[in-house]
Amino acid sequence: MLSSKAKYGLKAMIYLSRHEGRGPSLIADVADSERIPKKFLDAILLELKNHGLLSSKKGKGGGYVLARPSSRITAGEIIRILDGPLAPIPCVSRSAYRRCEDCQDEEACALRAVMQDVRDALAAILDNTSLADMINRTATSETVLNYDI
Amino acid sequence: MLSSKAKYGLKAMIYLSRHEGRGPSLIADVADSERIPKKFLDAILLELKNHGLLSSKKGKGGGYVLARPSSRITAGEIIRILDGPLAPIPCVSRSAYRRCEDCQDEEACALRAVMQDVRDALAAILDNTSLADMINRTATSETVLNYDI
DNA sequence: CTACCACCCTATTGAATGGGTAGGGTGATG
DNA sequence: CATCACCCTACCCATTCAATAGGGTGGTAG
Repeated sequence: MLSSKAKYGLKAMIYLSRHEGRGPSLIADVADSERIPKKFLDAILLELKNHGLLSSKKGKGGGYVLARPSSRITAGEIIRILDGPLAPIPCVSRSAYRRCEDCQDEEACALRAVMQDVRDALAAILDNTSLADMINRTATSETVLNYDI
Repeated sequence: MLSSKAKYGLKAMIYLSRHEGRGPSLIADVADSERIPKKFLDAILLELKNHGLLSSKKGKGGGYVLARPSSRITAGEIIRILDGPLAPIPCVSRSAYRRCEDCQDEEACALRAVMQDVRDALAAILDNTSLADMINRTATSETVLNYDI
């Protein structure tokens, strides 16, 4: 299950992608627009900045901007920063591998094999979906709707 | 992330699959063999029984047995019982749909589309992997190992 | 140069969840 | 009727989650 933190983080990053090239956005604007508690969002954006996904500018006229083009920031990155590894159990995680205490033989573990598949499927989706992709997908469906009307 | 509860539950169910047709197994045996805290496993198996995946017999010679053939119990079922819905956010859950409070328009939600994909991928794997499948997979890889040696 | 603005940081809080334990009840064998 | 093994209720502790408080810091503008 995705935490509220990660959900808010993703929504904020999508917001910032939609404002790409239009200068910095205020935390307050993002919070209002996406209905996120402001102080909470404050902490989330700071964390994303400290991991290099955002740049910020202080003072009047300041705010947050994407540190890279929206096509080069993936959902997977954001989720890993805010919620930790994608893998359902640590013994199949690439980014944070840890052996199972209670497991005798990893190779023979029937559970591990399935969880391996789950991890791979998650990574295949989330690491290959950029912010730009997410926006385009819904933009397209909106266009389709417009044509229909 | 899979909880310990679900992990233990899956391991216990795998154990019971391996003992299919050999009469009931004791909680204590499963707990020892899989290194699961006994009282905790006690509660887990009870829950799985109450959801119809296990049958039990009291008294001497009693214990737990699968309520259905291992080929007809899936990992997805077990995880849903012990950890709740597979979906990363409630607004894409089939079994426990709930609308996002902070979401204006579900159809236009860029996040929802990705999470939909994630949910589908998870379900595709977990609802199509039975206990029997899990056992066979590792049994095969063991055989391959034996041939190599 | 000073007022203001908006990000930055630390600490706290309250509720929920996760993981597990205690202790006895119940009903079937034998 | 004793024993065995599941059944049930209640409780506990630590951690995480979600959010808030309150002030610090550094730019900008006039």
